[in-house]
Amino acid sequence: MRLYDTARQAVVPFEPGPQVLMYTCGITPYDATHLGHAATFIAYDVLQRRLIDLGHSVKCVRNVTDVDDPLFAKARELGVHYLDLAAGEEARFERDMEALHALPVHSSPRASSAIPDIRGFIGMVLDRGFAYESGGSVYFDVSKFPSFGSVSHYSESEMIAIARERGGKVDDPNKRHPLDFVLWHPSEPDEPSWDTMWGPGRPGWHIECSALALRELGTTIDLHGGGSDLIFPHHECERAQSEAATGEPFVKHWMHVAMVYMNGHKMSKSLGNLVFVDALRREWDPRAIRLAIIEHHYRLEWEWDDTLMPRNKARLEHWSRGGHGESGVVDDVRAALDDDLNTPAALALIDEAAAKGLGVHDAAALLGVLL
RNA sequence: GGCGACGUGGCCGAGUGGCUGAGGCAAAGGACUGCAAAUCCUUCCACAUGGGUUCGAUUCCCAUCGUCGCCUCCA
Repeated sequence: MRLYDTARQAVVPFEPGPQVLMYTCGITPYDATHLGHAATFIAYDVLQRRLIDLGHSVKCVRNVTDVDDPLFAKARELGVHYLDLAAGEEARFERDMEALHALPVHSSPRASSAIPDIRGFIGMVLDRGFAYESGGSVYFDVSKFPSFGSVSHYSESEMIAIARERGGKVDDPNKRHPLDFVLWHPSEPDEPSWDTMWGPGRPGWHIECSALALRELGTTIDLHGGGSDLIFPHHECERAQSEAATGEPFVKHWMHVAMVYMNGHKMSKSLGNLVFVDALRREWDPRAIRLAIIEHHYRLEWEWDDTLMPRNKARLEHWSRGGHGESGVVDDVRAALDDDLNTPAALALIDEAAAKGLGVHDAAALLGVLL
Protein backbone atom coordinates (compact mmCIF):
# COMPACT_ATOMS: atom_id res chain seq x y z
CA MET A 1 0.00 0.00 0.00
CA ARG A 2 1.09 3.54 -0.62
CA LEU A 3 0.60 6.44 1.77
CA TYR A 4 1.67 10.07 1.90
CA ASP A 5 4.49 10.67 4.35
CA THR A 6 4.60 14.15 5.82
CA ALA A 7 8.33 14.07 6.44
CA ARG A 8 9.19 12.91 2.94
CA GLN A 9 6.46 15.05 1.36
CA ALA A 10 5.49 12.30 -1.05
CA VAL A 11 3.28 9.27 -1.46
CA VAL A 12 5.59 6.38 -0.68
CA PRO A 13 5.22 2.64 -0.15
CA PHE A 14 4.04 1.74 3.33
CA GLU A 15 5.15 -1.83 3.88
CA PRO A 16 5.35 -2.65 7.55
CA GLY A 17 6.05 -6.07 9.01
CA PRO A 18 3.43 -8.53 10.26
CA GLN A 19 2.75 -6.40 13.31
CA VAL A 20 2.20 -2.71 12.65
CA LEU A 21 3.17 -0.35 15.44
CA MET A 22 1.02 2.74 15.22
CA TYR A 23 0.66 5.77 17.45
CA THR A 24 -1.91 8.48 17.04
CA CYS A 25 -2.22 11.57 19.14
CA GLY A 26 -5.58 11.46 20.84
CA ILE A 27 -7.70 14.08 22.49
CA THR A 28 -7.45 16.44 25.39
CA PRO A 29 -10.68 15.46 27.12
CA TYR A 30 -12.18 18.76 28.18
CA ASP A 31 -15.08 18.99 25.74
CA ALA A 32 -17.21 16.85 23.48
CA THR A 33 -15.90 15.14 20.37
CA HIS A 34 -16.53 17.16 17.24
CA LEU A 35 -16.46 16.16 13.61
CA GLY A 36 -12.82 17.08 13.26
CA HIS A 37 -11.80 14.63 15.95
CA ALA A 38 -14.02 11.96 14.49
CA ALA A 39 -12.64 12.50 10.99
CA THR A 40 -9.10 12.07 12.25
CA PHE A 41 -9.69 8.87 14.11
CA ILE A 42 -11.98 7.37 11.49
CA ALA A 43 -9.18 7.83 8.97
CA TYR A 44 -6.86 5.78 11.14
CA ASP A 45 -9.63 3.29 11.69
CA VAL A 46 -10.01 2.73 7.96
CA LEU A 47 -6.25 2.34 7.71
CA GLN A 48 -6.28 -0.18 10.54
CA ARG A 49 -9.06 -2.15 8.91
CA ARG A 50 -7.22 -2.39 5.62
CA LEU A 51 -3.99 -3.39 7.34
CA ILE A 52 -5.83 -6.13 9.18
CA ASP A 53 -7.46 -7.13 5.91
CA LEU A 54 -3.96 -7.43 4.46
CA GLY A 55 -3.10 -9.86 7.22
CA HIS A 56 -1.26 -7.60 9.62
CA SER A 57 -1.94 -7.30 13.27
CA VAL A 58 -2.08 -3.68 14.33
CA LYS A 59 -1.00 -2.33 17.66
CA CYS A 60 -2.43 1.15 17.76
CA VAL A 61 -1.86 3.39 20.75
CA ARG A 62 -3.91 6.54 21.16
CA ASN A 63 -3.06 8.66 24.12
CA VAL A 64 -5.36 10.81 26.22
CA THR A 65 -3.87 14.13 27.26
CA ASP A 66 -5.38 14.55 30.71
CA VAL A 67 -2.61 16.84 31.96
CA ASP A 68 -2.75 20.01 29.92
CA ASP A 69 -3.58 23.70 30.03
CA PRO A 70 -6.98 23.71 28.33
CA LEU A 71 -8.15 20.93 30.62
CA PHE A 72 -7.03 22.84 33.71
CA ALA A 73 -8.71 25.98 32.44
CA LYS A 74 -12.02 24.24 31.81
CA ALA A 75 -11.89 22.44 35.16
CA ARG A 76 -11.21 25.73 36.88
CA GLU A 77 -14.16 27.30 35.08
CA LEU A 78 -16.48 24.44 36.06
CA GLY A 79 -15.09 24.17 39.56
CA VAL A 80 -14.33 20.46 39.26
CA HIS A 81 -11.19 18.41 39.58
CA TYR A 82 -9.40 18.18 36.25
CA LEU A 83 -9.27 14.39 36.34
CA ASP A 84 -13.01 14.17 36.97
CA LEU A 85 -13.64 16.37 33.97
CA ALA A 86 -11.19 14.32 31.90
CA ALA A 87 -12.70 10.99 32.86
CA GLY A 88 -16.18 12.14 31.89
CA GLU A 89 -15.14 13.56 28.57
CA GLU A 90 -12.96 10.59 27.79
CA ALA A 91 -15.93 8.28 28.35
CA ARG A 92 -18.00 10.44 26.05
CA PHE A 93 -15.30 10.25 23.41
CA GLU A 94 -15.17 6.47 23.70
CA ARG A 95 -18.93 6.25 23.29
CA ASP A 96 -18.75 8.39 20.17
CA MET A 97 -15.98 6.30 18.66
CA GLU A 98 -17.81 3.10 19.46
CA ALA A 99 -21.00 4.43 17.92
CA LEU A 100 -19.08 5.25 14.75
CA HIS A 101 -17.96 1.64 14.77
CA ALA A 102 -14.29 2.44 15.22
CA LEU A 103 -12.15 -0.55 16.09
CA PRO A 104 -10.94 -0.50 19.66
CA VAL A 105 -7.36 0.67 19.88
CA HIS A 106 -4.72 -1.46 21.51
CA SER A 107 -4.44 1.00 24.38
CA SER A 108 -5.48 4.51 25.35
CA PRO A 109 -2.92 5.49 27.93
CA ARG A 110 -3.45 8.67 29.92
CA ALA A 111 -0.75 11.25 30.37
CA SER A 112 -1.46 11.16 34.09
CA SER A 113 -0.44 7.50 34.06
CA ALA A 114 2.88 8.34 32.47
CA ILE A 115 4.53 10.60 35.02
CA PRO A 116 7.09 7.97 36.06
CA ASP A 117 7.80 7.21 32.40
CA ILE A 118 8.15 10.90 31.67
CA ARG A 119 10.57 11.33 34.55
CA GLY A 120 12.66 8.47 33.22
CA PHE A 121 12.42 9.78 29.69
CA ILE A 122 13.60 13.24 30.62
CA GLY A 123 16.44 11.58 32.47
CA MET A 124 17.45 9.84 29.24
CA VAL A 125 17.41 13.08 27.29
CA LEU A 126 19.46 14.81 29.99
CA ASP A 127 21.94 11.94 30.21
CA ARG A 128 22.54 12.03 26.51
CA GLY A 129 23.19 15.75 26.63
CA PHE A 130 20.21 16.98 24.66
CA ALA A 131 18.58 18.90 27.49
CA TYR A 132 19.49 21.22 30.32
CA GLU A 133 18.00 22.45 33.57
CA SER A 134 17.37 26.10 34.04
CA GLY A 135 15.19 28.05 36.44
CA GLY A 136 13.29 25.00 37.65
CA SER A 137 12.52 23.82 34.14
CA VAL A 138 14.12 21.31 31.84
CA TYR A 139 14.52 22.44 28.25
CA PHE A 140 15.31 20.52 25.11
CA ASP A 141 18.48 21.87 23.54
CA VAL A 142 17.59 22.36 19.89
CA SER A 143 21.12 23.41 19.01
CA LYS A 144 22.24 19.84 19.69
CA PHE A 145 19.74 18.47 17.23
CA PRO A 146 20.56 19.68 13.71
CA SER A 147 17.72 17.87 11.98
CA PHE A 148 15.09 19.77 13.97
CA GLY A 149 12.54 20.82 11.34
CA SER A 150 12.70 17.74 9.16
CA VAL A 151 9.12 16.67 9.85
CA SER A 152 7.45 20.02 9.28
CA HIS A 153 10.04 21.43 6.85
CA TYR A 154 10.43 24.76 8.52
CA SER A 155 14.00 25.94 8.50
CA GLU A 156 15.54 26.96 11.76
CA SER A 157 15.84 30.59 10.72
CA GLU A 158 12.18 30.63 9.76
CA MET A 159 11.13 29.19 13.06
CA ILE A 160 13.24 31.71 14.92
CA ALA A 161 11.87 34.58 12.89
CA ILE A 162 8.34 33.42 13.56
CA ALA A 163 8.98 32.93 17.23
CA ARG A 164 10.56 36.35 17.54
CA GLU A 165 7.74 37.97 15.64
CA ARG A 166 5.21 36.35 17.91
CA GLY A 167 7.16 37.24 21.00
CA GLY A 168 6.40 35.21 24.08
CA LYS A 169 8.71 32.47 25.11
CA VAL A 170 11.53 33.42 22.80
CA ASP A 171 12.68 35.87 25.41
CA ASP A 172 12.50 33.35 28.25
CA PRO A 173 15.80 34.11 29.95
CA ASN A 174 16.11 30.50 31.05
CA LYS A 175 16.36 29.34 27.47
CA ARG A 176 19.62 29.12 25.61
CA HIS A 177 18.01 29.08 22.20
CA PRO A 178 14.70 30.64 21.26
CA LEU A 179 13.40 27.37 19.85
CA ASP A 180 14.26 25.30 22.90
CA PHE A 181 11.11 23.81 24.32
CA VAL A 182 10.04 22.65 27.72
CA LEU A 183 10.29 19.04 28.82
CA TRP A 184 9.34 19.82 32.39
CA HIS A 185 8.28 23.03 34.07
CA PRO A 186 7.03 24.27 37.44
CA SER A 187 3.26 24.20 37.95
CA GLU A 188 1.05 27.12 38.80
CA PRO A 189 -0.25 27.05 42.39
CA ASP A 190 -3.61 25.49 41.48
CA GLU A 191 -2.19 23.01 38.99
CA PRO A 192 -1.12 19.44 39.69
CA SER A 193 2.51 18.99 40.53
CA TRP A 194 4.82 16.03 40.80
CA ASP A 195 8.20 15.83 42.47
CA THR A 196 11.31 15.15 40.47
CA MET A 197 15.02 15.32 41.09
CA TRP A 198 15.16 18.59 39.15
CA GLY A 199 12.22 20.14 40.98
CA PRO A 200 8.45 19.90 41.33
CA GLY A 201 6.23 20.63 38.37
CA ARG A 202 4.50 19.06 35.42
CA PRO A 203 5.37 17.74 31.98
CA GLY A 204 5.75 19.89 28.90
CA TRP A 205 3.21 19.46 26.17
CA HIS A 206 5.14 17.11 23.87
CA ILE A 207 6.79 14.77 26.30
CA GLU A 208 3.87 12.47 27.13
CA CYS A 209 3.63 11.14 23.58
CA SER A 210 7.32 10.37 23.41
CA ALA A 211 7.26 8.63 26.77
CA LEU A 212 4.07 6.70 26.01
CA ALA A 213 5.20 5.64 22.55
CA LEU A 214 8.39 4.30 24.04
CA ARG A 215 6.59 2.59 26.89
CA GLU A 216 3.90 0.98 24.77
CA LEU A 217 5.55 0.45 21.40
CA GLY A 218 9.31 0.70 21.75
CA THR A 219 11.94 2.92 20.19
CA THR A 220 10.82 2.89 16.57
CA ILE A 221 7.24 2.89 15.39
CA ASP A 222 5.88 2.23 11.92
CA LEU A 223 3.40 5.04 11.68
CA HIS A 224 2.64 8.10 13.74
CA GLY A 225 -0.46 10.15 13.17
CA GLY A 226 -2.69 12.92 14.33
CA GLY A 227 -4.34 16.02 12.99
CA SER A 228 -2.32 18.14 10.61
CA ASP A 229 -2.35 20.93 13.18
CA LEU A 230 0.01 18.81 15.24
CA ILE A 231 2.80 18.68 12.68
CA PHE A 232 4.45 21.73 14.14
CA PRO A 233 5.46 22.09 16.81
CA HIS A 234 4.11 18.97 18.47
CA HIS A 235 5.42 16.23 16.23
CA GLU A 236 8.58 18.10 15.40
CA CYS A 237 9.43 18.32 19.09
CA GLU A 238 8.28 14.81 19.78
CA ARG A 239 10.59 13.36 17.20
CA ALA A 240 13.52 15.44 18.39
CA GLN A 241 13.22 14.41 22.01
CA SER A 242 12.53 10.76 21.19
CA GLU A 243 15.51 10.38 18.91
CA ALA A 244 17.61 12.31 21.38
CA ALA A 245 16.56 9.95 24.16
CA THR A 246 17.00 6.66 22.33
CA GLY A 247 19.45 7.39 19.55
CA GLU A 248 17.16 5.43 17.25
CA PRO A 249 14.79 6.57 14.49
CA PHE A 250 11.46 7.41 16.09
CA VAL A 251 8.95 7.12 13.26
CA LYS A 252 9.13 5.46 9.86
CA HIS A 253 6.07 7.11 8.44
CA TRP A 254 4.20 10.28 9.43
CA MET A 255 0.55 10.49 8.47
CA HIS A 256 -1.56 13.57 9.15
CA VAL A 257 -5.24 14.10 8.67
CA ALA A 258 -6.47 17.39 7.25
CA MET A 259 -8.70 19.78 9.15
CA VAL A 260 -12.46 19.91 8.79
CA TYR A 261 -14.05 23.26 8.06
CA MET A 262 -17.40 24.76 8.64
CA ASN A 263 -18.70 28.07 7.35
CA GLY A 264 -15.38 28.60 5.63
CA HIS A 265 -13.25 28.24 8.73
CA LYS A 266 -11.48 25.47 10.48
CA MET A 267 -13.81 23.82 12.94
CA SER A 268 -12.64 25.12 16.28
CA LYS A 269 -13.88 25.93 19.69
CA SER A 270 -12.92 29.57 19.56
CA LEU A 271 -15.15 30.16 16.54
CA GLY A 272 -17.92 27.95 17.79
CA ASN A 273 -18.44 26.41 14.36
CA LEU A 274 -18.65 22.92 15.72
CA VAL A 275 -20.69 19.86 14.96
CA PHE A 276 -20.60 17.44 17.85
CA VAL A 277 -20.72 13.75 17.17
CA ASP A 278 -23.05 12.94 20.04
CA ALA A 279 -25.58 15.51 18.83
CA LEU A 280 -25.30 14.29 15.27
CA ARG A 281 -25.88 10.67 16.14
CA ARG A 282 -29.08 11.50 17.96
CA GLU A 283 -30.48 12.43 14.58
CA TRP A 284 -28.66 10.20 12.11
CA ASP A 285 -27.55 6.63 11.67
CA PRO A 286 -23.92 6.51 12.83
CA ARG A 287 -23.05 4.56 9.71
CA ALA A 288 -24.20 7.50 7.63
CA ILE A 289 -21.99 9.77 9.74
CA ARG A 290 -19.05 7.51 9.02
CA LEU A 291 -19.85 7.65 5.31
CA ALA A 292 -20.14 11.42 5.41
CA ILE A 293 -16.64 11.54 6.86
CA ILE A 294 -14.94 9.06 4.56
CA GLU A 295 -16.62 10.57 1.54
CA HIS A 296 -13.64 12.94 1.83
CA HIS A 297 -10.01 12.13 1.35
CA TYR A 298 -8.11 12.24 4.62
CA ARG A 299 -5.40 14.51 3.27
CA LEU A 300 -7.65 17.20 1.81
CA GLU A 301 -9.35 19.81 3.88
CA TRP A 302 -13.11 19.68 3.57
CA GLU A 303 -16.15 21.58 4.58
CA TRP A 304 -19.03 20.29 6.62
CA ASP A 305 -22.38 21.23 5.14
CA ASP A 306 -26.02 20.34 5.58
CA THR A 307 -26.25 18.19 2.47
CA LEU A 308 -23.77 15.66 3.81
CA MET A 309 -26.05 13.74 6.13
CA PRO A 310 -29.11 13.42 3.85
CA ARG A 311 -26.87 12.36 1.01
CA ASN A 312 -25.09 9.71 3.00
CA LYS A 313 -28.27 8.47 4.61
CA ALA A 314 -29.52 7.88 1.07
CA ARG A 315 -26.22 6.23 0.17
CA LEU A 316 -26.49 3.86 3.11
CA GLU A 317 -30.02 2.88 2.08
CA HIS A 318 -28.89 2.47 -1.50
CA TRP A 319 -26.08 0.14 -0.49
CA SER A 320 -28.32 -1.82 1.82
CA ARG A 321 -30.77 -2.61 -0.96
CA GLY A 322 -28.27 -4.87 -2.71
CA GLY A 323 -28.28 -8.55 -1.89
CA HIS A 324 -25.62 -10.31 0.11
CA GLY A 325 -24.12 -11.76 -3.03
CA GLU A 326 -20.72 -10.29 -3.66
CA SER A 327 -20.02 -8.15 -6.65
CA GLY A 328 -16.28 -8.36 -6.94
CA VAL A 329 -16.03 -4.70 -6.09
CA VAL A 330 -14.15 -5.62 -2.92
CA ASP A 331 -10.83 -5.89 -4.71
CA ASP A 332 -11.38 -2.55 -6.41
CA VAL A 333 -12.07 -1.01 -3.04
CA ARG A 334 -8.90 -2.56 -1.69
CA ALA A 335 -6.94 -1.06 -4.56
CA ALA A 336 -8.46 2.35 -3.87
CA LEU A 337 -7.53 2.15 -0.20
CA ASP A 338 -4.01 1.08 -1.09
CA ASP A 339 -3.70 4.22 -3.17
CA ASP A 340 -3.11 6.64 -0.30
CA LEU A 341 -6.33 5.60 1.42
CA ASN A 342 -8.57 6.90 -1.34
CA THR A 343 -11.90 6.52 0.41
CA PRO A 344 -13.81 8.86 -1.97
CA ALA A 345 -12.86 6.54 -4.84
CA ALA A 346 -13.85 3.54 -2.75
CA LEU A 347 -17.29 5.02 -2.10
CA ALA A 348 -17.73 5.82 -5.77
CA LEU A 349 -16.90 2.21 -6.68
CA ILE A 350 -19.42 0.90 -4.21
CA ASP A 351 -22.05 3.41 -5.37
CA GLU A 352 -21.56 2.14 -8.87
CA ALA A 353 -21.81 -1.52 -7.91
CA ALA A 354 -24.89 -0.83 -5.81
CA ALA A 355 -26.47 1.00 -8.73
CA LYS A 356 -26.12 -2.18 -10.74
CA GLY A 357 -27.97 -4.00 -8.00
CA LEU A 358 -24.89 -5.89 -6.86
CA GLY A 359 -24.22 -6.87 -3.28
CA VAL A 360 -21.73 -4.58 -1.60
CA HIS A 361 -21.80 -5.83 1.99
CA ASP A 362 -18.20 -7.05 2.03
CA ALA A 363 -16.88 -3.93 0.37
CA ALA A 364 -18.74 -1.73 2.84
CA ALA A 365 -17.50 -3.82 5.74
CA LEU A 366 -13.95 -3.11 4.62
CA LEU A 367 -14.71 0.55 5.29
CA GLY A 368 -16.20 -0.23 8.66
CA VAL A 369 -19.80 0.04 7.52
CA LEU A 370 -21.93 -2.97 8.36
CA LEU A 371 -25.02 -3.09 6.20
C1' G B 1 6.81 37.02 6.11
C1' G B 2 7.72 31.44 5.63
C1' C B 3 5.47 26.89 4.50
C1' G B 4 1.21 24.31 2.74
C1' A B 5 -3.71 23.37 0.62
C1' C B 6 -7.30 24.95 -2.59
C1' G B 7 -9.69 27.92 -6.71
C1' U B 8 -14.79 23.38 -11.87
C1' G B 9 -21.97 25.95 -13.63
C1' G B 10 -26.58 29.72 -8.53
C1' C B 11 -24.51 26.28 -4.50
C1' C B 12 -21.90 21.60 -3.17
C1' G B 13 -18.77 18.35 -5.57
C1' A B 14 -16.23 14.08 -8.89
C1' G B 15 -12.99 13.62 -12.90
C1' U B 16 -9.83 13.31 -17.45
C1' G B 17 -3.46 15.04 -22.15
C1' G B 18 -7.94 14.81 -27.15
C1' C B 19 -15.80 14.61 -29.60
C1' U B 20 -14.52 19.35 -23.55
C1' G B 21 -16.48 17.66 -18.39
C1' A B 22 -20.05 12.64 -13.26
C1' G B 23 -23.38 13.25 -9.48
C1' G B 24 -26.27 16.00 -5.79
C1' C B 25 -28.98 20.46 -4.38
C1' A B 26 -31.29 24.73 -6.34
C1' A B 27 -33.85 27.01 -10.53
C1' A B 28 -37.07 26.90 -15.02
C1' G B 29 -40.65 24.21 -18.16
C1' G B 30 -43.73 19.96 -18.57
C1' A B 31 -46.48 15.42 -16.80
C1' C B 32 -49.53 14.28 -12.71
C1' U B 33 -53.15 17.01 -9.17
C1' G B 34 -59.42 20.20 -7.68
C1' C B 35 -54.81 23.28 -5.91
C1' A B 36 -50.38 21.89 -3.80
C1' A B 37 -46.63 18.49 -1.88
C1' A B 38 -44.18 14.18 -3.36
C1' U B 39 -42.74 11.68 -7.77
C1' C B 40 -41.29 11.36 -12.96
C1' C B 41 -39.45 13.73 -17.64
C1' U B 42 -36.88 17.79 -19.87
C1' U B 43 -33.87 22.16 -19.69
C1' C B 44 -30.35 25.92 -18.03
C1' C B 45 -25.40 27.19 -16.21
C1' A B 46 -18.57 25.94 -15.08
C1' C B 47 -13.05 24.02 -15.53
C1' A B 48 -9.69 31.84 -11.40
C1' U B 49 -6.13 34.78 -14.79
C1' G B 50 -1.75 35.08 -17.91
C1' G B 51 2.14 32.51 -20.05
C1' G B 52 4.73 27.82 -21.35
C1' U B 53 5.22 22.45 -22.87
C1' U B 54 2.27 19.78 -26.66
C1' C B 55 -0.44 18.19 -32.85
C1' G B 56 -3.93 19.30 -28.78
C1' A B 57 -4.86 21.11 -21.86
C1' U B 58 -9.69 21.90 -17.81
C1' U B 59 -6.09 18.06 -16.82
C1' C B 60 1.40 18.86 -16.88
C1' C B 61 4.97 23.22 -15.71
C1' C B 62 5.75 28.52 -14.26
C1' A B 63 3.86 33.10 -12.75
C1' U B 64 -0.13 36.17 -11.00
C1' C B 65 -4.52 36.99 -8.37
C1' G B 66 -7.89 35.12 -4.80
C1' U B 67 -9.61 32.02 -0.58
C1' C B 68 -8.04 29.33 3.53
C1' G B 69 -4.76 26.92 7.01
C1' C B 70 -0.34 26.24 10.13
C1' C B 71 3.52 29.00 12.51
C1' U B 72 4.59 26.37 20.66
C1' C B 73 -4.12 26.19 22.94
C1' C B 74 -6.06 22.94 18.96
C1' A B 75 -7.73 16.24 15.77
